[in-house]
Amino acid sequence: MDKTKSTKDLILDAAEKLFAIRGFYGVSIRQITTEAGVDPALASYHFGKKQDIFNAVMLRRAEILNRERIQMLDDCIRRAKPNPAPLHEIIDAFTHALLNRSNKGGEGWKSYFAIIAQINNHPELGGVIMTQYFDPLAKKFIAAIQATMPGSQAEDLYWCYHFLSGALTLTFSGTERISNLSGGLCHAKNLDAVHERLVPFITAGFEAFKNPS
Amino acid sequence: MDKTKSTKDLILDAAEKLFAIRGFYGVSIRQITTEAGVDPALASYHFGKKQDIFNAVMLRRAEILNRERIQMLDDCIRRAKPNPAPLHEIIDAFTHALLNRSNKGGEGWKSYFAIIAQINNHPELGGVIMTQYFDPLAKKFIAAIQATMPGSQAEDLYWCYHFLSGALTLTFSGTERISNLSGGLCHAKNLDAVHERLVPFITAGFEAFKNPS
DNA sequence: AAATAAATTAAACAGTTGTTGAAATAATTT
DNA sequence: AAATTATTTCAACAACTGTTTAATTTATTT
Repeated sequence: MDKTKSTKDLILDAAEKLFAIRGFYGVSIRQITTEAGVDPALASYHFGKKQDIFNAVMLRRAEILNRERIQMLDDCIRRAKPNPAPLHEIIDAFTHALLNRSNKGGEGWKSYFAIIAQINNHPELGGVIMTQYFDPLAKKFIAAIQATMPGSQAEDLYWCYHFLSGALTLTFSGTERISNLSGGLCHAKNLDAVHERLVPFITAGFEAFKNPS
Repeated sequence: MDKTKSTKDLILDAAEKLFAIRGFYGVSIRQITTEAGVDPALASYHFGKKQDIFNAVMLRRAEILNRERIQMLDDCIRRAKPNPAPLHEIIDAFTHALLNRSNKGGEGWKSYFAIIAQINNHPELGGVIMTQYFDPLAKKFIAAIQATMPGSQAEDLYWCYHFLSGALTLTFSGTERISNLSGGLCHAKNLDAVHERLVPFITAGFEAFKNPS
């Protein structure tokens, strides 16, 4: 087994770590290559422009994530057949892989999610990058929710998804604001505690738009 | 009435607009002063360092906002006396001023909220800047919620507040992702539509943690 | 109107930015 | 072993970074 990392991965790891803290414009190519222990020219040799490094960082983990999440969704749909999958299981399938990777996947994953949180809340990039990497998956989840809440209006459910997305990304942004605010009662790093509460919170939110007709 | 803006405000307006789009590091002082139609040296003459410009941008509107929101909270508490204020009114008091200003307050307010959304989801700044400007107010709201949900556990309520914060900031980040995702059914700019749904969604989320004891 | 203070301007500082080119080394193929 | 391709290094490019200085103009006070 080869544990030595390729130059490409060294650069991506360093870029990921630094982008998470200071954003795209807050990090220079020299800072990235210094962190990676590599010559600055290698960044453009392997990736091209700075923006291409960023795109490569995004893509690397998105594929893994989407595969896992679709798998979990399919599983819970299959288990429930011929009934529609229970709402709380759909929400769990949507969030579980994210929080689990962020929690136990190592520093790289943590950085990656911090970047996602920033992108998701960015006025320009949010509508482009998130759409590009995560919309196909989001559509599958919303379809599953519609199947289990057949009377509800599509517009309501899209907004509910929006709230879910916001609550989720703030959660793995990694800010410790919740720690300060709660006087140490809650810790942002404790993602098990979040997940325990996020799923019932979001489920109840969706159910407020259940249509009895 | 004097409609000519001071140099300070010209700089703050330009900085606000640019920071919203490209973040702190993505904007140079020369870009700000060019946008403001003003000499670059005036930025440091009036504000000092670049970071001080950013802080001034943050502070300018936070004060207005906090005054309005506390006023709304106090009103709904007074109306309900001697009972505790209804949960959905507390949530509305928390969100109304934000969405209303973002909706009808002009471009400056929109930019301001886009910055807030980014800061709130930033791993380092979120725990510092948001705490500094908005935690005193957040504590008042959580106290009001505790009063109306006396049996609930504090830890649960802090997490619920966290989810509210995430859903809310994504909403006024201004990303058009929801438009793409819904195939034009929803529009991020339509903040009235959001508010109509945000309050019942969040209220139901909180109520999932109501303790019947 | 003279004196003082505040605001604005233009020029310059040393350091950093993303990116490229040519030369040198390493790995792979013939 | 020779030839070819892939990778790495070092140096350099013009453009831009935040900030400061001193000179000049405008506004306020005496």
